Amino acid sequence: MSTVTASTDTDRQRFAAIGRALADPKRLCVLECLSAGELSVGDLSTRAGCHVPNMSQHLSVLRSAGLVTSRRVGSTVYYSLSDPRVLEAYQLIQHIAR
Amino acid sequence: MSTVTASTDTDRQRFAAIGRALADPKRLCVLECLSAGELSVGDLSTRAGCHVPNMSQHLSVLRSAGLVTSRRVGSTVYYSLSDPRVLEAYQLIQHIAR
DNA sequence: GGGTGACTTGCGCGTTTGCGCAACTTGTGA
DNA sequence: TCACAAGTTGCGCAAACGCGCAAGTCACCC
Repeated sequence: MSTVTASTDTDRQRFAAIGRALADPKRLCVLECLSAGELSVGDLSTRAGCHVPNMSQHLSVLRSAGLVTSRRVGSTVYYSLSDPRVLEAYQLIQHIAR
Repeated sequence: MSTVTASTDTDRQRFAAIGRALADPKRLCVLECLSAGELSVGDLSTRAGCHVPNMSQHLSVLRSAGLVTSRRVGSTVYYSLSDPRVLEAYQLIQHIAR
């Protein structure tokens, strides 16, 4: 049995921000799409089936949680996963959900 | 790089429910407390620093997400983690948050 | 400079969430 | 049976969220 290091409340608030980033189906769709490599905002919005401004807001949530990073090439912005452990966490959640 | 199996939107909705359960500092505090073993609602509420009805609602969220299970002994209800992978996921989130 | 494409940001709206509080259910013991 | 302790549930409210839409920023090309 693994015990978890006790955290301060401010720490848990940061952890909870990551939880909130994982709390929306469209944002999880983004993580799945980015598992194959970086994509532009327009690509992600079509794959998730939502409008570009909406996707931009979702990406803002993911970025401020530190799950994705952005890279600008000309006028298009490419997003990618910032850490392979993000996928590990998502896969764990998938298994827990059975 | 590990790819993630594409999910249906209903699947992602179930996964997002787990994300929402992990999206609150008090609920993360509950997971930390339960990592050492089962605890009653009253114990959890004092450790998390909130009132009993509030804790009961948080536990309801965790239970409907499948992260904890309850066991009743007399009039007190003991909660425990339903799956060790819940702690793994939480630890991954902690590491991602650095 | 003007126009266009790719994002981002601000606003308003309806829904959801977290909370305190009161009321209700259930088990225990005198 | 009565009182009390332990949880749960319902209600109302303030805050946060997801969304569509319009407007703004920035890079590129004629």
